[in-house]
Amino acid sequence: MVKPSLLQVLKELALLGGIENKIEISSMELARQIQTSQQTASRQLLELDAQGCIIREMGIKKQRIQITERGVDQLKQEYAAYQQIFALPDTIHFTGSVVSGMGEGRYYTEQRGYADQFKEKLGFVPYPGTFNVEIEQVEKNKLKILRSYKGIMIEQFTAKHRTFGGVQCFHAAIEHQPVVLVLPLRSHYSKILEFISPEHLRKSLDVDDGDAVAIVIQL
Amino acid sequence: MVKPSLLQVLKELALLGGIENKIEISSMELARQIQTSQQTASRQLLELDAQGCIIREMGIKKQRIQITERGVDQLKQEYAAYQQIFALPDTIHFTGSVVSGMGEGRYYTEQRGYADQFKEKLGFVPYPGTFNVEIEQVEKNKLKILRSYKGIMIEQFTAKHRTFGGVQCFHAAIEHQPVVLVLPLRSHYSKILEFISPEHLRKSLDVDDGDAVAIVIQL
DNA sequence: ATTACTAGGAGGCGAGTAA
DNA sequence: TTTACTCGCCTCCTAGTAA
Repeated sequence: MVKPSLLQVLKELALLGGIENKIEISSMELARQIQTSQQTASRQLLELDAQGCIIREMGIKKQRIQITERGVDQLKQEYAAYQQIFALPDTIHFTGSVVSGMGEGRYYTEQRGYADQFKEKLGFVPYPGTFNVEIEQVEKNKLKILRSYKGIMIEQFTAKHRTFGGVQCFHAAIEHQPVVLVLPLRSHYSKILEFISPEHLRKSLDVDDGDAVAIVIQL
Repeated sequence: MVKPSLLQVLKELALLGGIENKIEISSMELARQIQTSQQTASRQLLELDAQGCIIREMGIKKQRIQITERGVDQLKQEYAAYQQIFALPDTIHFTGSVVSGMGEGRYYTEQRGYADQFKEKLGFVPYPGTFNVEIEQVEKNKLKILRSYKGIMIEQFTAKHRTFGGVQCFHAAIEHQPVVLVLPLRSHYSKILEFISPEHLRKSLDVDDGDAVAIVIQL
């Protein structure tokens, strides 16, 4: 990973057209652009060169610099991060590890009140039980964003003298396999994400407790 | 201006949803995200706070962080730079200072062969002479990009036993006043940009030699 | 648990200068 | 003119630890 200050230099070179063309720029000129000394500019060019982010043709008067594919990749990665921030994304990504629930998932998914709505609004009756993934503490912040979206609403209902709460659902993918995220409207602030699917996910994903999985939520 | 490493931290907070929400994150968790020590994470949060880029609610257990408007502005600025790089822009920006030509501009603009084509392809006959702006050495790199676009082509012609070369034209603006950039196909690599306009630009812009002007070229 | 201070050390910076 | 080395300085980092 290239360090932030070098990325700034690379960005400056890209703004001057260094992705498409070889650009002519002396270390002194570059120093002015990035508000530093000629020595630092020179050293940073050497570092970028050493890391394979740029190639240089050293002329007798001026050097000609072009950004390499690797350099462009670094910039694209940064651009992608900013797109996630500002280009209101249609997906939210999590990573987490598979955990076992305590069997309550099965109790809930088998309630007719839920199962009938799943069939109607999602198009399938879930395999009994939920597939549980524990996320990092920091990623709980993203859950707040998720809750601000409507998703697919499963209404609350009453059965056996108790009330079963409403549920927010989102189409999602775990390791590219389509699933549905189930977010109870109550019991906020859990670190466990619960998923349902027509299939037995533990088997079809071939995972076990502790395995890391990549999750993409569709908004 | 906030330093690059702090911007990285701000970006990370934004990715966790810190623009919309107050996010809960300990300095230790942040340290893991940005691959540094708890102490550095803590210090960087203090710096971002001091610079007014974030506000913090210090709880007894965890702090709650939200990015301020100023913080968002910093990120947007960075995003804009990357858009310039990757989202193939429809404008190119220059800054330069007004200079006097040596009167040759007048000789050329008054040639019928040029004037007729200007009238036909640009819709006006230029005020005699060209308005000249000298750009920085580094910005000459952007000229290469410009030359790769077609622009509006003024064809070469022969008169008085000599050939007058073809010219590439671009709609542009100097300090928001519409003008046309004239780029001779020969005589590359000049630091002087020549502009024409139906008006007397020196007068209507109220500028003199040495004055700095901002230029936007329309591609 | 937290956050954040202090102290000491690593590394980045620019002045001077060689090639 | 260039680029880029050495060297001294100073910032920034992390470990230890207080609150």
